[in-house]
Amino acid sequence: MENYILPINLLIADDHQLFIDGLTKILENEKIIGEIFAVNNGKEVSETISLQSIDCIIMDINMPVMNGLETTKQVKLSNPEIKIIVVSMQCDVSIVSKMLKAGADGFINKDTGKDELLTAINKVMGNEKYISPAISRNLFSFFSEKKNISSENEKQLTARELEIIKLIADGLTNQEIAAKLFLSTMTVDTHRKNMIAKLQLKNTASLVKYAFEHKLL
Amino acid sequence: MENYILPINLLIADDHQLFIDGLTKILENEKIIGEIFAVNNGKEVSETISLQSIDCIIMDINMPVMNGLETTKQVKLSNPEIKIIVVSMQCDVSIVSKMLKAGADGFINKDTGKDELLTAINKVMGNEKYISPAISRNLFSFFSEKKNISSENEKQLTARELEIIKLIADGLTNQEIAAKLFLSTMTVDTHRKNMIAKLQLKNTASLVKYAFEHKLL
DNA sequence: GTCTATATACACCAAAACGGGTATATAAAA
DNA sequence: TTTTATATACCCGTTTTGGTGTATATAGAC
Repeated sequence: MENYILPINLLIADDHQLFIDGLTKILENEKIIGEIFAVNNGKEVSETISLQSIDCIIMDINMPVMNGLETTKQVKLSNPEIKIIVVSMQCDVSIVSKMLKAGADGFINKDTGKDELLTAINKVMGNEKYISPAISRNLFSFFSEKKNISSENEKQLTARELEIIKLIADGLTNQEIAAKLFLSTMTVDTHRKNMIAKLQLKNTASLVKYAFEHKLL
Repeated sequence: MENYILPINLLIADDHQLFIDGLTKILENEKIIGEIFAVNNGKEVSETISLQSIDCIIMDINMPVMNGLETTKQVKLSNPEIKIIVVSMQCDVSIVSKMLKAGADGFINKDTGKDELLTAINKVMGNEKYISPAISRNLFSFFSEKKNISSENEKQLTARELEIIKLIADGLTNQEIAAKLFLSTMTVDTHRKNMIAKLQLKNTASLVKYAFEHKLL
């Protein structure tokens, strides 16, 4: 069954020390687990994998310095053989799909227990993907709902538009934004109108609300 | 030193099973710790403390069914002798102060490690309060900043104003809101202007942002 | 009984946003 | 090479908003 080399050297990347301590305690007596390393942010992940022989990373999404998404992308670029299991509290479908696109091999919820974690480690080390049943249920209902196709081809704003919506939310007028970005007032106004149009909103107020709901700020 | 009865019976309330498993592993071999119980939401806390002899609760803030704040209030009302240590990721000063007002005895960050957790347990069982140094630093800088006095006497919006800001965020104009609430357009406009003035904002866009940041929507 | 907060309504003028266009340059994609 | 996406800029007329006030009725607090 297990065609991978034992024991597995683990790296835990999480900014919550208590979580690391707990996870280490849970896993340290498991036969299949070898050494366990731990870091508190994404930047330290790169450093650790260049120094140690890591087989699998247990990764949190929300970390300071460099978040789980960026870190996953980088690791998979430099060391695609290293398996990555994402452990998260947020299980919005959009996050899950982003992480999987970035190259994650597994995705489990912090709600799940020890046994599922070990299952996940086994699966990904055997080159399979593993997603918590709770999450895959969500994924299923997500893809079966026609409405949410719109969140898939997520009408996204361009870099310039993002820059401008942030300033709008801060209460700046077109004029003030134009001055700040060395643009014509009319250009800023055009960007604003384009955003309102493409997102099918009514006015600036609802645009700010949209930005918040989609975490663009 | 320890004038409380040993061992200490603990109850862990957290919706993340992995966190519970980890914490249990960390604490189960500590001499001062007796039995360790665990529940996944606030409602189960009340049930457990009525059935078991619990000395100290380690409580998460974000839980389904009943959150940590409500649960803390209820426990302190029915069983004030039970010590409560809040373990949270969010350490906004406003949350910390709310929890302390609700009767929490300790407040530590999930960033902190095992040793600090044990220190906290010892302190609260000795009838002292314990707050993570990292958090108390925040508290200090918070109270030393004059500006933030405003968040204390939190300029709050009236019921009517809240009703109106919600509709504004939905993209309705003064006219539309007036029609909806059977008011004069001018009244709605006055409310909007009052909000912008009392919160020291610039315009409607920044008002919507404010509403989001203060979870008014 | 006075003070204060709240909800309501109005006036006037200036500034900003909105709706619905057009248009050009550039770079990337098909 | 043609199409598409993006960033830029402009026009015009209408609607909304912002700034600065005033004013009345009502309910609680002091």
